[in-house]
Amino acid sequence: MPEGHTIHRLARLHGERFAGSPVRAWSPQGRFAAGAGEIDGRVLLETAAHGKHLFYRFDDERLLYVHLGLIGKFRTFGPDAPDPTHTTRLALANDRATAYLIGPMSCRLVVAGEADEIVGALGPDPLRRGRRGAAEFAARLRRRRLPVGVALLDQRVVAGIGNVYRAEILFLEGIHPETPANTVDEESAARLWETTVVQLRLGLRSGRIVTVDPREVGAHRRSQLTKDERLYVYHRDGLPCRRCGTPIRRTEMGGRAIWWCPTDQPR
DNA sequence: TCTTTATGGTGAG
DNA sequence: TCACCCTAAAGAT
Repeated sequence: MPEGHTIHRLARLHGERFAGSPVRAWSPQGRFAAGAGEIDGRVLLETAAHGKHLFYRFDDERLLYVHLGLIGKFRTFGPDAPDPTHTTRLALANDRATAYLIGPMSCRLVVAGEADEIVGALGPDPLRRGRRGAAEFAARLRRRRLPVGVALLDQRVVAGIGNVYRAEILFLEGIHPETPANTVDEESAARLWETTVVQLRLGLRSGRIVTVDPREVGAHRRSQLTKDERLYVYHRDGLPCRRCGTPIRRTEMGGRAIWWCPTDQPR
């Protein structure tokens, strides 16, 4: 279930568990047998996340590049891992940990130049340090004439937002998803960026997307919220807005569903 | 035991 | 804009 926070979390976790010593690698499914064979036994130097893209640098020319896509998953275990399923594209293991990669959109070895190209095509990543992030985001957003709801999913505008965060962040900022991106003023764009940074950081820390302020549902901590209380609009069509009670609306935007509150996010 | 859906992205027309 | 890729879990029958 991957938006940017999930990928950064994996980079951190796999860096902690695997970096600094040789890693066993194989492909139970077979589809990545050759690539896994090249990695097998090498020392992992470091991991890195850029938006939804994940890189593993070994003591080698080539990097392992993984993109989970919509349905991809990485399952990470301690020393007592179960056997991999036959759908496991790549298994990584050392004495302390095991990770199984299932259903990724991309899993391949790339040379440094290709990795640079992939990263270079991305907009600023709210989970990376960078003083330029806010200004860069505002410039890229305001250059587009598309609806802001479409622009936020474009990884060249901002890297790491997915379908849940785009809907939730627009709600938090009170912006209607159909608002043309080039009509979002500098100040709104700055707030949009700041909210994105805050929300993705929360997601990175907890491992799940919880945008609701716990006080709004009578709780004290985000971790206490039930599954139904974590989001303001995503997947809530027809249900009353948590703030104003207006039924949440749903539409298709660029082939994907988006939800919003017609009262709190006026046109 | 089916069918549908999902936090993503690409390539063809 | 659409078909398609990848997999598992939830929902419908």
